[in-house]
Amino acid sequence: MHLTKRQKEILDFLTRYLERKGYAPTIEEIGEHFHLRSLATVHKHLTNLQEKGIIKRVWNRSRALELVPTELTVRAVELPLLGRVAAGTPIEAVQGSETIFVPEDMVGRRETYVLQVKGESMIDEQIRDGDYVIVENRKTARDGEMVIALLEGDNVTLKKLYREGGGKVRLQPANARMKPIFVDQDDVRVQGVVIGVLRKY
Amino acid sequence: MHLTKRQKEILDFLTRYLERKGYAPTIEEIGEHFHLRSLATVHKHLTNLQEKGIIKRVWNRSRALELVPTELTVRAVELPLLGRVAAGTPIEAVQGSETIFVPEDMVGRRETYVLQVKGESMIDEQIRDGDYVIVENRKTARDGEMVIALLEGDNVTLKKLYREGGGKVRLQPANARMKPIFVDQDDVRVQGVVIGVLRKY
DNA sequence: TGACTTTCGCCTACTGTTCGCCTACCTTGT
DNA sequence: ACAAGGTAGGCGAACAGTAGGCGAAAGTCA
Repeated sequence: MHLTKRQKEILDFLTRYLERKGYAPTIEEIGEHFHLRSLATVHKHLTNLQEKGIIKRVWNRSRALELVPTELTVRAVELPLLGRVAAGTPIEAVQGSETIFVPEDMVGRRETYVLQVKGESMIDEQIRDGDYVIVENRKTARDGEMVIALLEGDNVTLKKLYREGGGKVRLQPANARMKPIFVDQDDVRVQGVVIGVLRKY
Repeated sequence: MHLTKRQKEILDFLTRYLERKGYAPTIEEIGEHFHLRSLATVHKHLTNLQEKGIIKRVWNRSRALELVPTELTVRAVELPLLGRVAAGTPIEAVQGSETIFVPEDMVGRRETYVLQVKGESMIDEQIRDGDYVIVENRKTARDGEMVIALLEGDNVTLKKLYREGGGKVRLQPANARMKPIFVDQDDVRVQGVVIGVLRKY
């Protein structure tokens, strides 16, 4: 993008100004900041930046200047935050339609959604209370995968799934203080498989 | 969205009013707040804001004014994966220029990058080997924040930082089997602060 | 009817645009 | 090595359009 030194300085100033104030500076304010005595100079700089595609302007409008998002924006996908899940209690629906943004490359090809984890049931898998798990809507899981499992009734839980002999499966919480559940293969339905975790501090 | 100074002020007022009261102010109330003696002035401002797509109005209806929700198209940002970090060893540079996509709302205003965690040193904070930490480039940290700390030499580590008395700081690994390091405030430089975690299965 | 919103005309201060002219530096062909 | 041309950076002044403001009157809605 070969900016010149001066152009970079001006761009930095614009960025800071916009962040702090929420609106763009006037030509004069820019000139003042750089001790330029002619507005024409500033105007030329802005024109150059615009030609390089760094900023956008509307003709002859006051403070009509905005930064073109420079980041290489490969889309993030907006996934629905369907609810909160714990071990042993039904999914608690989230009011309204909250969403969470997830980097595109963390999402599989299938339908995907997000659940917020409640409680410490997956603590030994380094998933803590409040973390977001990214869930791919799948009906089958491989041995050892972390799944959203639906037991009889409304009993929905987040567990690791292991196949035992004789058509049995073991639903294993990742918390030493919690016991695994053994059930018939036919009594459990896999709702989805966890493919990622997201935490915000 | 190129607002002018005045327009931003008015928009801020509208936002606050709506939040606090749950309904929009009248033209006169807005004018009063800004000590404007003519309703026409306020009206013109609102018209300008409407033309810029910031607010929506219903014609000739009392207090019929609402804010247009800001763009829902939050993008993902591509952040550089600078290297791998463990407890006690220098950051291991990643060959080439790998990048990681991170939801935009997880990124602060400052320069931000990503490091992959090596080892179990933060296991008690539910950060495991292979996780990606999102790091904001900051030179100062608050008590208890997780930081990338540079000790003398090339010793770069990921630790939680606590201030002790007498200009000392404690660098605390989140692993019961590892011991904290006590050093002079002057012997440690904060390189960045962890603001998020990402895991891919 | 009362509480609001719209509209009209008019004004000023602020801001953006343009033109001509100048210097310094970098690149390129000779 | 040198001259030529192009571009970045800069100056100042004339000009033009927008934003922001006033007051009064007319129009709407519940």
